[in-house]
Amino acid sequence: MQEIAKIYDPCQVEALAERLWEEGRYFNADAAGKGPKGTYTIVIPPPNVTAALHLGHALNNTLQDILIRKHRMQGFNTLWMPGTDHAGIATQTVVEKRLLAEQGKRRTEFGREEFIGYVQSWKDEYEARILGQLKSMGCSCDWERTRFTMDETCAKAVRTNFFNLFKDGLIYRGKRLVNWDPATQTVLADDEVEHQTLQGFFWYLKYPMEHPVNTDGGGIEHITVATTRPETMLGDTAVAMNPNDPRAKYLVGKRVRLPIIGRLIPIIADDHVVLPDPNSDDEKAKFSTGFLKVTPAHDPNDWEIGLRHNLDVINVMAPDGTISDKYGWSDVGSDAQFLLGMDRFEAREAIVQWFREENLLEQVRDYAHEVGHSYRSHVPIEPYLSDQWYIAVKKPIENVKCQMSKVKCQTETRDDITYISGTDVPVNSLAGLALTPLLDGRLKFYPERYSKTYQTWLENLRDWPISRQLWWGHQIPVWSKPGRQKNRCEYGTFNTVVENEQGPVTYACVRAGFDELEKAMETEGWIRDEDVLDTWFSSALWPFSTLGWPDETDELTTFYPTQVLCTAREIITLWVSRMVMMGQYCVGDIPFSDVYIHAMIQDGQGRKMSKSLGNGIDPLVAIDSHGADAMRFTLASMTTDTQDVRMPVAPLELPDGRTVNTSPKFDLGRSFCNKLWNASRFAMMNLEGTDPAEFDAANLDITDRWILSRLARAVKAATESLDAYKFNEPMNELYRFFWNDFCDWYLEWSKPRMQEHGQDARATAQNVLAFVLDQILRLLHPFVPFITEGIWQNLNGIAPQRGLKGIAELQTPDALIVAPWPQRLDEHIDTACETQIELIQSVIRSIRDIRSQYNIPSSTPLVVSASGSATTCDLLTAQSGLIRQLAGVNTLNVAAGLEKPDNAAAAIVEDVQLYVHDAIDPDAERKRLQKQKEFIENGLRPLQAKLNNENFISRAKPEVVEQSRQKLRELTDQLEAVEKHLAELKP
RNA sequence: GGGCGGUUAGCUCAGUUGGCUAGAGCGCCUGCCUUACAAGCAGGAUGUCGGGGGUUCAAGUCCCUCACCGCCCA
Repeated sequence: MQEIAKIYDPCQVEALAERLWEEGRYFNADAAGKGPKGTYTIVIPPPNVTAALHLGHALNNTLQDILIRKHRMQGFNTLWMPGTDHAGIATQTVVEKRLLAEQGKRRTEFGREEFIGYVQSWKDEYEARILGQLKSMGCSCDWERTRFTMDETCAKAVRTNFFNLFKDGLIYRGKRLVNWDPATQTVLADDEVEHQTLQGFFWYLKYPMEHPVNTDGGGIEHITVATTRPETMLGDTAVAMNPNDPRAKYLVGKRVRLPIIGRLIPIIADDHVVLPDPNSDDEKAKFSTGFLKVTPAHDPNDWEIGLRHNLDVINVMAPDGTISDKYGWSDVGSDAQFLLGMDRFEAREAIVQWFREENLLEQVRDYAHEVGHSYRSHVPIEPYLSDQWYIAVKKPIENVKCQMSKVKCQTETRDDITYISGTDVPVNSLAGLALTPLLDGRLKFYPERYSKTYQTWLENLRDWPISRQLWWGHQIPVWSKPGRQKNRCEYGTFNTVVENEQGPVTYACVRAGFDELEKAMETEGWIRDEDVLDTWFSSALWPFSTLGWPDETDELTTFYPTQVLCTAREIITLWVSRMVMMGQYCVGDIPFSDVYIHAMIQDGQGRKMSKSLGNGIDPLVAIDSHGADAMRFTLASMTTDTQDVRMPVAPLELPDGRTVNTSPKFDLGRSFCNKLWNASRFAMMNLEGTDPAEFDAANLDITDRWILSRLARAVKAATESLDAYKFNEPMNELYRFFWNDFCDWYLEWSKPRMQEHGQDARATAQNVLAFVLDQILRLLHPFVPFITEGIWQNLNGIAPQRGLKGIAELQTPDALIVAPWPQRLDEHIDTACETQIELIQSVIRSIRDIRSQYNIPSSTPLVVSASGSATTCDLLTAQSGLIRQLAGVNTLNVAAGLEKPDNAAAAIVEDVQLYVHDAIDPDAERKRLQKQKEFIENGLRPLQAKLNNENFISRAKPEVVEQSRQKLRELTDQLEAVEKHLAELKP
């Protein structure tokens, strides 16, 4: 047998296993058929190509790999579909930053093609890094099928889906107030806006009345509006007040003259306006003057008011957030000229200053308020009027592909439309298609509580703006031409006509694969929309675009729907809901039945890991410092159902002097791997010549039966926990079983048996040892794939046959990755045997304790006497070898009713009186016995109280009462014995 | 403002339907290089289960309430 290293070297083993798996093509799924056990598919949440993977990705992908490897071992035709996401705005932003830093040039200084070229090379670089990271972590993805959200296959799916939606009337062009990011100059969906509390001001601006108004209380020359964004006053087209405001009867219908501009705007009545109340708890009422300036082009609420009162809409800003008269503002006038070209925040200052100088600034009050920020550029978003493409999410769809008959949730019908009960979501709308599977139980979240996030989101969903003013992404496949145009190609295009101020415009959506037609149309004056689609539009198709949809590929037939999606909670709404929506709409079925939401990794202080805080951990650093298996082990053992896990971060100095982050938490995994390595090494040193033919179940000794019983429990627990998406439970169970049962006890007890050459004992021990080690490797493989595969390879060389005749037949293939998952051994769970071993272990521990307390060197053999009940004595006599071996005892006398010898230390273990001879230290003895007495008394007190309580006797379950009585008897006996020993010690 | 988590040993966390004296790993103390493993072995110490109230024979566990930390949504 070749020498195996004493310390586990992850680097070497990882390389070996990686090569073995690649050569065996074990990660490759077979699209030809489902296979006898069926398929098991996971699509990876495609990492953004913006940056390398962080520890959150490591967790996410470790968990997926655990599920995948287990199912592969269970015999499923298993596919883990890998790939990356182009991440439109995010990637474009990082590339813009890089170009600005490296070349000092902005995006607009390049041509679109040239800029896309730079993004493309960024993508190539990061895609390679990301895939490399995944491979280093041991992810068993089907690399030959790797996809990218903008590759040809995915692009075809995007085009097809867009065309279908367009044709079904679910995509429309709308002028709306959108969340505008002036920095990246694109629209953002509601969920791309982050709300932050900012300390700002309420400015109180006085607007002069066109004509002073007389009221009962006197004349009104000004009204005062309060605003947090004074710059928007340039676009005011009304002042609103609550109709119940006592001043309303004098003022509504009158006009004010907008300062700086001179525009005359009406005072209108609208319920939206909050009545002022300085004593109110409601912030709005507290700060309100009762007058609300209305700027329909720059505020969503004002937009609604504008619609109700048919107000003018005046947009005073350019897309970059500067004040401009080129986007719908015509009455600038000479006084406002100085503001043109100013940034919105500069203009704010300038306008406040102007009001101050004109004595029209009534007051300024501090005000903390929520301001939406771009999740990418982090600048405050600007509500901005623009033309965008939308997906109608609550519009009933005529011919939905998925079977509505499957829908089992409660519905109600109003005006011929069937809604999900209690909502305004039609069952056959896109939102309905996503919501019904949750309500009727076909879609499940783990942990369950996240289904609420999903449900609430869909119930309150608004139409989805899908156009983005970016260059990096899927360009919208719509061409437009003024006038009412004929459909250019019956099959390839679909037209809609939109009427606007300049007359009708025809929008034609072109189906995928009609490149010639596109060119022909362009020569005829059709112009393609410059915008691209929201990244999530392509991500929404990911579970089936990767499988070749819309083509009816073998992959699609075989692997769709997938089984589980494993992701983080922040994209339940952004991504999960849209995949379900589109899976139903495009393919006719939900894309996965289970959604597993894992925790977010925070640093040791509970902060999100981030670049700016510098508290992130690079998975590759963890792999370098501790090994991939150690990282995986630690991550999996930390994975509970909680929302967050904390990972203390510690700096590590590299040989080259750089300081990088790692975490001492990975030590846990590293120690475990090292222990596994060494236990296996020891086992294999003793397995040479293992012959399954020599095994006879009749020869099993108590330790064999015990370890098989414990193994049976471990198999059961690991299998059941994993099926329920529990990850820390099987980790803890396997850790405990392997370390505390197998290493601490079974391996130790096996040592002398291994020395008995030519005996049954050796053959039995070898076979059981080989079998249990084999099973441990299989159970641990999904969690720590490299090291287990490495050991497996060695084990196959030493003991290739590892079944136990009459107990378990085993297939032992060339690679562990495809070895069958352990079959259940429930019938070998032997509680009686476990109880016996527990007693033996307790006896051993007690003797060791005495040895330790009395400072008896481990090299000194002990003489021990033990007495107890007849059954106990029989057991101790029969198994005295086990005790002698691990307690360092050379003579063990067992007999009922033995008296304590002189100079002996006494201990009580259950019903056993234990005497360690010639342990002379009365002080230590008294201390120990006194302590044990207290321990027993502490246990006795609540028991006596309970059993003296009438209510407990009569109301608690009888078995609980009986248990307590039993315990009381035991403790009473023990107390009596301890007191006796103490009394004898007195002189 | 609405919703969801969390608060258990010095640290990071388990703790199933309420039921034996609340556990693990790390760290700490003592003794060991015992021929697989010092990334190890043996033994040990460590808790007002965030505060308060309630339900119950019995509460870390169920209910109410307060406090603090965090996340999501508006």
